Amino acid sequence: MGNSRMTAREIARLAGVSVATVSRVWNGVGQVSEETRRRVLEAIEAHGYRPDHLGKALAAGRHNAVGLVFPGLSGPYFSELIQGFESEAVQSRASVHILCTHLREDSDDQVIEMARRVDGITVLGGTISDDAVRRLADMVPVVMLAGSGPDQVPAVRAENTAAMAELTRHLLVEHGLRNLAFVGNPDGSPDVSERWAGFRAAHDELGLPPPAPPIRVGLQQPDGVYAAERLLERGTVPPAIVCANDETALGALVGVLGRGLRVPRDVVITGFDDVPMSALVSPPLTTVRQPIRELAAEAARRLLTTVADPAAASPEHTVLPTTVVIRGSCGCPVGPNP
Amino acid sequence: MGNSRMTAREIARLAGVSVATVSRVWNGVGQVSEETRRRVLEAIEAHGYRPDHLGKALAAGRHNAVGLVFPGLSGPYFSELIQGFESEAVQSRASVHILCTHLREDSDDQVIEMARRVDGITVLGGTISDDAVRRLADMVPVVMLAGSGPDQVPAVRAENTAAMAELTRHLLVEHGLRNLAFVGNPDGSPDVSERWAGFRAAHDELGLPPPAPPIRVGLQQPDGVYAAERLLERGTVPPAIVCANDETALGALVGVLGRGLRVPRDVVITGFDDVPMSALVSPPLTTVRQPIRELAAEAARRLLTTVADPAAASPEHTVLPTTVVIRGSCGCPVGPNP
DNA sequence: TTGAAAGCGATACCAT
DNA sequence: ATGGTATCGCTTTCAA
Repeated sequence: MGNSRMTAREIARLAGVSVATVSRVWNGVGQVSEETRRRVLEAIEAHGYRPDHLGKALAAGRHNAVGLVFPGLSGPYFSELIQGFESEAVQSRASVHILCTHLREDSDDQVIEMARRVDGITVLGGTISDDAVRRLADMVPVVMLAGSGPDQVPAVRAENTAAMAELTRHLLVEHGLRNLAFVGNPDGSPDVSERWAGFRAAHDELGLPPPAPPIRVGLQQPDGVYAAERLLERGTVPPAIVCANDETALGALVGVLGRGLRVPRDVVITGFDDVPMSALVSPPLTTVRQPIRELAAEAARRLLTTVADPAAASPEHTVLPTTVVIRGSCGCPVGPNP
Repeated sequence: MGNSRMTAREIARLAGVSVATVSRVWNGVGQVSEETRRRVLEAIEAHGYRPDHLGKALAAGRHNAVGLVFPGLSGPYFSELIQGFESEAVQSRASVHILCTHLREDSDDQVIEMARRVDGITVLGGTISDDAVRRLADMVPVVMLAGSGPDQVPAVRAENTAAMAELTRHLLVEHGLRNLAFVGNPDGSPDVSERWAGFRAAHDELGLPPPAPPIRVGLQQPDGVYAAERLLERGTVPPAIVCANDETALGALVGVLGRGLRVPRDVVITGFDDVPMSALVSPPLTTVRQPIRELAAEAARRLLTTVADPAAASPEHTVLPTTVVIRGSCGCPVGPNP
């Protein structure tokens, strides 16, 4: 089989034309006689020629690749994010580079390094310093995802604060609960920070005393189990555990049920994200739905648009809407709500 | 700030030397006088020059990048896999391209396309056809991960069959259980196929009639919930549900507990993988531990080794050991085992 | 020790 | 309509 070792020069030789003509035929630009085009296409076909990316990139000054930078991976949330980003990029025939900075100190350098191999980068909020983002944005278009960077950098994120405030009000007003516990580290990511803000705001608006400090844990299921244990060890079971995301909520649910408590009777639990599992547990999880995949896809689209036409760049923040999803874990009767 | 627009030619001009010397200084090869080296390094430092990857790659015929191809993402398993692969690659200063073929028909072409942008590719078992793997291996070094491809292609995988047979024997012999249900689609991935084989082998060895056909579902938590529902709908609750992986086992656990059944008293559940969550649920999950992250890291290492020295290539299969982890969900008393 | 120059693979401008 | 050639940024002989 004729494979990738073919070059434009080789094809040109075989078809008895110049490399310029091969390029013209392949790219469908310029004037080429029908007869010549046919000969060239035949040679291309016969040897499975495809132009090399490096030569193309070097000549065009474009890589046709985009990068995605995130802190570390964990479960369904990141899965969705990556898939949303990747599938949008692939549709634009751009290849996807990933960089997972988790637990590496030299990540700022590595991100800069990545900027030299791609046409644009999407950075997950809270992954690298604002300063690094600025340096990055100096080199290539940057779009922040699920969080925001320095002022001039465009961002795509979900509405966190109002939704979390609404959910919190639901617990405080509808269910008359007090002394709610918040699980999540506001300093860990912009998302959690905003959700914590919404949680506090709801207390504020209602003239209630500020809530207890958050249980600062990570965002994975085991973190939720751990948080539940810490809360239960205190002797007094909090009436409600408001978790920063669904995964910790699911972990907390497991932890609480494992201790023999009933949900929502003994303790109410809520999440954020609405991952598939949340509708399936018993009781089903009251949470906030955010369009994770669409969020990443939108970030990819904005990035690719800017890459294709730098003039189209705008520091605008795209904020996708979220909706509170009431299910059983908050104490509401489980309705027909899917 | 002097940023990336600097080229070797520019630095050469500034330092009053030739580009060849700049290249020599940067790469630390050849003979350069101390005085000249100093001048060049100064210019490099002053303008933050870093050689461009494209030029380098074009000249060297190497991309310094590797690719990872997988079917779709789901939860902790893929997270670990990607992180293991990525962190090993980054250590070798190779950038990582990803391609997620899930639900796309033209994935074979896209994989071939990727082969033109990287020095080597790791493909997850069951992602693309053996034929596509062969074509791929014709272009760049390929290492299969968690599964195997055509004969000549190296692979890194975990021991599945014997471990699943051992676990199954444990249920059949130690606990005297019969009519075990298997959850997972053997045609979906090599891993599941091998685990199903081990499951059947255990029945065979003990002279028992072959088990019922598997409940063919995917590998994510919701699939496990669904499988449990299907099993429970049949009226007779199976004494044990042997799941192809931990995520479906966790889903099944949730589904079963949600129906008011007790585990392991009413039904036994086992998994495979030993993801972090499995030790935390109640009852803790009896499962098989496989070194997911290490598996991917090893695949990356073998790939990078082959890329660095094609002569080092060997079709050998690296099979990492697995261990049965007995916890509470099989009916054993929960011991000091973490 | 250093520089000039020939590639690497493709594109695009300028002639013809 | 087609070919020759400079160019992209770097590495690597080959001379000097």
